Amino acid sequence: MSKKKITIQDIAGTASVSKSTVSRVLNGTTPVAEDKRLAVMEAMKALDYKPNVFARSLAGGKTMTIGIVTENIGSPFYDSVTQGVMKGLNSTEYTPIIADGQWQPKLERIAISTLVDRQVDGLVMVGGLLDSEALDEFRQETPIVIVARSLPGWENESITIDNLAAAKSATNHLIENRHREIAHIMGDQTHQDAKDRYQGYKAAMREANLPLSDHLFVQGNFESQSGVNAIETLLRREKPFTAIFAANDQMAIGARLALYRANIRVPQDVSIIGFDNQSESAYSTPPLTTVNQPAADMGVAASRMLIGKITNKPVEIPTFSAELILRESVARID
Amino acid sequence: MSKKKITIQDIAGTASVSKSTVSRVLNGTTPVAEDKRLAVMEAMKALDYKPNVFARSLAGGKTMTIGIVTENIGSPFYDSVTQGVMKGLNSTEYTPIIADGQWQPKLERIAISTLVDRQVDGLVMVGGLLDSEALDEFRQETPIVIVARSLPGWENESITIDNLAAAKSATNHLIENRHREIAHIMGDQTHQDAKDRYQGYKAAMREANLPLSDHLFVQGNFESQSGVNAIETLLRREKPFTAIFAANDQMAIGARLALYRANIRVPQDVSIIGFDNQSESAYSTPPLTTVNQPAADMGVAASRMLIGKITNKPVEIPTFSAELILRESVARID
DNA sequence: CAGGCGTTACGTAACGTTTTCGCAAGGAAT
DNA sequence: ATTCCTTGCGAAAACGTTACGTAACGCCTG
Repeated sequence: MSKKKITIQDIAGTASVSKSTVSRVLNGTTPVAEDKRLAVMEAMKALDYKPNVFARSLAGGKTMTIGIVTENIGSPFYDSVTQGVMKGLNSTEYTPIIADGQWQPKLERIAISTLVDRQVDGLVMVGGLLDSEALDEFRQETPIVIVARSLPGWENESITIDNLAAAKSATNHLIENRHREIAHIMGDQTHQDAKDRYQGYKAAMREANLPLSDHLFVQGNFESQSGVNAIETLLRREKPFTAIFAANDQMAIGARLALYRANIRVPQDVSIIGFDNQSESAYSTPPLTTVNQPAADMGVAASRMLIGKITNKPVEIPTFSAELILRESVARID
Repeated sequence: MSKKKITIQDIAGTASVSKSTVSRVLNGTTPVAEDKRLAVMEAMKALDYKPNVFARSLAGGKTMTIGIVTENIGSPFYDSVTQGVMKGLNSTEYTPIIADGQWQPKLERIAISTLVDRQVDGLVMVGGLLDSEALDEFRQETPIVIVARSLPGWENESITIDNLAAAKSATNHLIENRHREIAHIMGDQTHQDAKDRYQGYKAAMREANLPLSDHLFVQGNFESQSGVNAIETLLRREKPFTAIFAANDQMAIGARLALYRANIRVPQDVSIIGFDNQSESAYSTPPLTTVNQPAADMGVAASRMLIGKITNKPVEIPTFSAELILRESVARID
């Protein structure tokens, strides 16, 4: 459609003012006489003027872009968080640019560098592995907010839930249903979340005076297959268990499949509870009882928090809490 | 760390050459004497020089960014495709910037505009709804490639599989297992893919001389819940069916849940076949027989194709074909 | 030996903004 | 009436690159 790129100069011409004035009405930095302002506005509309993002960034220093660092292993939970971040940015002037860390510290570092080189105005980390010092280094260049990961020293720039408490209440739900031999499929222990959930599980067991036997723990890695393997391990141990608390839904669903293959009914023989409430869990057979993390909302909050930091405006951030979603994978023992 | 931004000028200084020469070794546009080239390289290393992306874009016209238009309804299949596109970009100099159309033509248009205003060097549409003419308009501004959607007139700039053939072979698999009353849960008919899969189903039935009764079709919308509803509808009709071909895995899984609730066994009483092979499907109970679309690979191919168009270099693009993944949700009738 | 032609390097003009500076014009204060 | 602030606006200088035109040099050609 538009033959030539039309610039601020062109509209300055047709509105017969100077470039500077046009820039001023554009940014509202200095008051401009009403008639000129209108003339400018009109010219902009008439010529369908679109400011050149790059010239603007070069001259002004702000790029109106936000970097998002993801860990693209295709985990539904983190995907939801990422989408939340983008959704939060949608109503703003900022555009997201994404780089992927793939849960590898080295790549994560490169991802952040790429983004910083692109002079993003801010950075949101969706999960991540880099330690506090590594991030501090980048923090000097640009504001950073972390979501879906708890990192000591970053309490004021991160959005998380209390994983320990949530895991505890999930375990308690099992205990209230009279389960005593409750197995736990642990997540990758390099993630703080996994550790917290494990601690929450132990706390609940301890408070209920239930034994914390070694044969009830199985190491998983947050992926479905590790849930399958976990059940196979558990079965091989030949120690009784009536319930399973998995550190995320993917492993819970893997576990459910392994039980199906072993001809063990859920929930009649064994109950399962997951974590994350990823959307597929509502449609498993039976629908999975799980702990809901408001993933998308957390993402939105993260973007708001970041923009607050960039613009130096205070933003009130809600505290997020996990919530037990009761479905059909837990049965009461009698 | 770095106090000041160091520019091409600085390194020109320490290498005692002119800015232009530095730019030349940077871009390799014109040969440069070996000694100077080395001096420049050394200076760049020493000062840890990072070119300013924005100045570069302003002066040179190319922004080294690729726009990705997604339809963020959180569908695992499209998510995989998007991740594939980003993965393909990973090994290049290009950085992805994302905007979301949310399966709404109006928003999709805005998304594309945002990206075009940001002067992306090219655009990848992951799915999408806008018609050919609307896209043609944008195509004048920037190269566009479409992935996971077949659009007439765009055969040379899109990556898809033959949905009709794939659906036909899925249906045939059911027929070969002696099913005769095969129901079809249709996808949203505004998507060409859904239409093609429907046609493929019909073709298979016709060729096998099986009746195409109205009571075997149910309209869905690609989401899990519509799979649940579809089964309820089917059951209410009280006409026999022994197998279901769902237009995607999400609906297949919804259907499986509804059957579970109705105490109908899968696959003993009713067989199910899905479409997409989203990762969760391997862990459903029973694991779902489905049609695999190489989503991530298609995404990678799309990014390659786009970069080929941008740089005017021919790229050979593999043709992608669907493949039936045999798992445990289909039983033979005897 | 002059003229022509590559090759290699440099200076400088864009690129489209924002921002600093300074200068008028006008009103208030002395 | 003179001086002194405002207020509104234009000119011009950044911002960090790339690209274009051109000059210097050495070498080949006639």
